[in-house]
Amino acid sequence: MNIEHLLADAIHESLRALYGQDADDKQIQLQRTKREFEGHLTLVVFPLLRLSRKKPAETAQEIGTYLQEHTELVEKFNAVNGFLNLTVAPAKWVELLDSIHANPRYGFTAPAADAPLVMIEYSSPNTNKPLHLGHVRNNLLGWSLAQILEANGNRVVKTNIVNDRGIHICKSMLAWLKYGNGETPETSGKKGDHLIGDYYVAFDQHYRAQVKDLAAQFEAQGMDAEAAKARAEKEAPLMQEAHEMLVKWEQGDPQVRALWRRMNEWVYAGFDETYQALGVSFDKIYYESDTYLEGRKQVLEGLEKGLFYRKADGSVWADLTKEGLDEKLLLRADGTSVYMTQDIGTAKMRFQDFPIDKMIYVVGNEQNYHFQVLSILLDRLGFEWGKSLVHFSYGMVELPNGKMKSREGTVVDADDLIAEMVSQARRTADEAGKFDDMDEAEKDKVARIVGMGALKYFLLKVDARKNMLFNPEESIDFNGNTGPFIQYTYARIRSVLRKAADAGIQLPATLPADVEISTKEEEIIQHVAEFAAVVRQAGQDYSPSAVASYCYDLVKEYNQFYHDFSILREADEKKKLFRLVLSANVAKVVRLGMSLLGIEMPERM
RNA sequence: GGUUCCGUAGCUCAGUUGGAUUAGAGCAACGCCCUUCUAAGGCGUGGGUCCAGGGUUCGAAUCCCUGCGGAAUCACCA
Repeated sequence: MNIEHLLADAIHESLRALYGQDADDKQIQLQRTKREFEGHLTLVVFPLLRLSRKKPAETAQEIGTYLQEHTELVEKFNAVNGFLNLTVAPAKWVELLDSIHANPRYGFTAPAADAPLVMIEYSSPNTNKPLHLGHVRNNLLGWSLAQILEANGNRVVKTNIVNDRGIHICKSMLAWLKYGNGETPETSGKKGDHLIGDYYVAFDQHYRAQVKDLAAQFEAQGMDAEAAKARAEKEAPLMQEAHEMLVKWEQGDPQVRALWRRMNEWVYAGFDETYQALGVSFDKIYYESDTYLEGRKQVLEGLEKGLFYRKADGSVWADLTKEGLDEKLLLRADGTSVYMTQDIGTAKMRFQDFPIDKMIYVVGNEQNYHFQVLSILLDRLGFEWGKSLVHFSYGMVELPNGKMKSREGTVVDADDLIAEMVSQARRTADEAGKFDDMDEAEKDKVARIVGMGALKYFLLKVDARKNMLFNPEESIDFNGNTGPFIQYTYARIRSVLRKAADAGIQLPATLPADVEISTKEEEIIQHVAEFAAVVRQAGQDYSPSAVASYCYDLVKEYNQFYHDFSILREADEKKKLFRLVLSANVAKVVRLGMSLLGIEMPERM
C-alpha cells in the first residue's frame, strides 16, 4: 500500500468523472505539501488546466471536492491558486505504518533468479603504492552502488581489476634491488603496500637526481633547457634499467617474474587489510597480467576484420573520427599493449565468465575520455553491453591547497586516515563519558563503527560527480550532518526499545485503528514511507548521496519531534505503542538506508 | 584551442524530470535548555545579487544562448 499511488488513482478517476478525459501519469504531480500550508500532499493542477479549461483555483476546488466526497483517503483539502493541498485521513497513516512495520526489509526488492546481472568494477589499484583518500572514495562508492543495485532487485557481481604489471611495478622492484637491504614486510614491520610504496618513492628520488645531473651535462653541451630535460628523462640510466626489466618481465624471465610475484603478494596482503577495514569485498578479481594478452588478441582479430588499421611503423590504431573523436592507439609499434588494449581484454574475459547484462565502471572523472572511447570500441568488437556501459564517473578529492601530490607529500594515506578516524571516535566518546559502562571489546567495536561511519558518510553524502574538499586540519566532524549523528539517533531508539522490552511491552503486529496521532507524526510516517521511492530513485540515478540525504533528513525530523517526549512514560497505552512502533520503523528504515552506504549501526554509543 | 564537468551563506554541501511571498542543512559566531527514554542532542539570533547578462513561460537556482571563473581530458603513462 502506498498513499501516493492510491491518491494518484483517485485523481485519475476524478478527472474522468469531472472532465470526461484522463491525464498521463506524468501530469499528476504530487509532492509533499510545503510546511506553511495545511495538508500532506499537494497536487499541482497547472498541467491539468488543458483538461478542465478552467482557472487554476477553480480546477483545484473541483478536484478537491470530488476527492473528498468520493474517497476515504482525503479527509479535507484547501486550494491555493494552482496548488491543491490534500489532507489524508489519519486512519490511512496508521494502516500505512502497519504495512511498513510488517516488512522487515521495507523498500528492498529481492533479486529474482532471472534478474539482470550487473557487474560493477571498482577499486582497481596499481600495485606500486598504498591506497589513498581518492581510492577510499572509489571503494566506498563502488560498494555502495553494489548495495543499492542489489536492493533494487539486480544480481550484482563486484569485481576488481588489479593493475599488477607495467613500468610502475618495475620501478619499485628495481629500487628494492638497488637501494634496499632485502627487507620484507616481516623484517621491516611495514605493511606490504607501504613497503613497496616507499621503494617507488625511492626510485623517483634517485631518478630525479639522475635527470638533473644529466640535463645539466646536456645543457653544458649547448642544448636548451627543455630539450636537455626531455632527453635526460629518457636517457637516465635508472629509467633504462626499468624498461629493460619490463621487457624481461614480458619475456617471462624467471628471476624477474619471481621477484614480481613475491612483491605483489606483499602488496595484496596490505590491500586486503585496508579493504577489510573499509568493509568492502569483491566477488571476482582480475589481474591485468592475465588480461593484457587477451586484449592484444582481440585487437588483432579486429584488425583482420578491418575494424582497425595498421600504420607504417607497425602500430595499430582505431579511427574514431566518425564518432567525432581522434584516432586511438591500440598496440605500440613493438606489439605491446596500452591501457585501452588491456581494458578490451578484461572485457572479453569478463564476458566469457559471466552473462553480463550491464557493466558499470567506477573510475574517476579524469578518465571520461577513455571510457567514451572504450564504449565505442567494445561496441565495434561486438560486445552487447559495450554501447550501454556505464562509466560511473566521480570527482577528485581535493585538499585545501589543491590536488593530492605524492611528490609534495600531501597524499592522505587510507590506512592513516582510518586509524585516525577510529581513535578520534574513541577519544570523543571517552570525553563524553559514553564508554563508562562498556568493556574493552565493545569500546573497540563502537569506536570502529562510529569512526568509519563518520568517514564513509562524509565521502558518500556529496554528489559523486563533484570534486570535493577534504581538510585534514579540521578533519571529519562527529556533529551535525554526519554519520555519527544518524548512528546516535539510531542507538537512542534502540535503547528505548530495549527498555520497553525489559518492561514487558511487546510491539503489536497491527496498531489499533483509533489511535490519535498528531500532524507531525503523520508527517514522520509519510517520511518513512518515502524510503521505498528513495531506494528506487537511487537505483536509477546511481546515487548514494540521495540515500545519505534521506537518512539525515528523516533522523533530524524524528529528533526534532521526539526530543522532548518521554515515550515510555506516556500514559495512554495506545499512544505509547504507536510511538514505539513508529520509532522502531524509523530505526529500521535508517539502518537499511545506511547499510546501502556500507555504514554499520551501533546498538549503543 | 577542442570536448566534458562544475560555480548556491564566511567555510563544507543539499536542493536541478521547471512550481507556491521567506532558496535549505551542517560547521564557524552569539544566546538559551541536562532531577523526565543517551546533550555526539534540542531551541533561538545573525548571515544569500543561487557567477554575470540575455532568452523560453503562468512560473527559472533548475531549461536554452553568450560571457566570466575553476577542474579534468585531448600521451606509444596506467
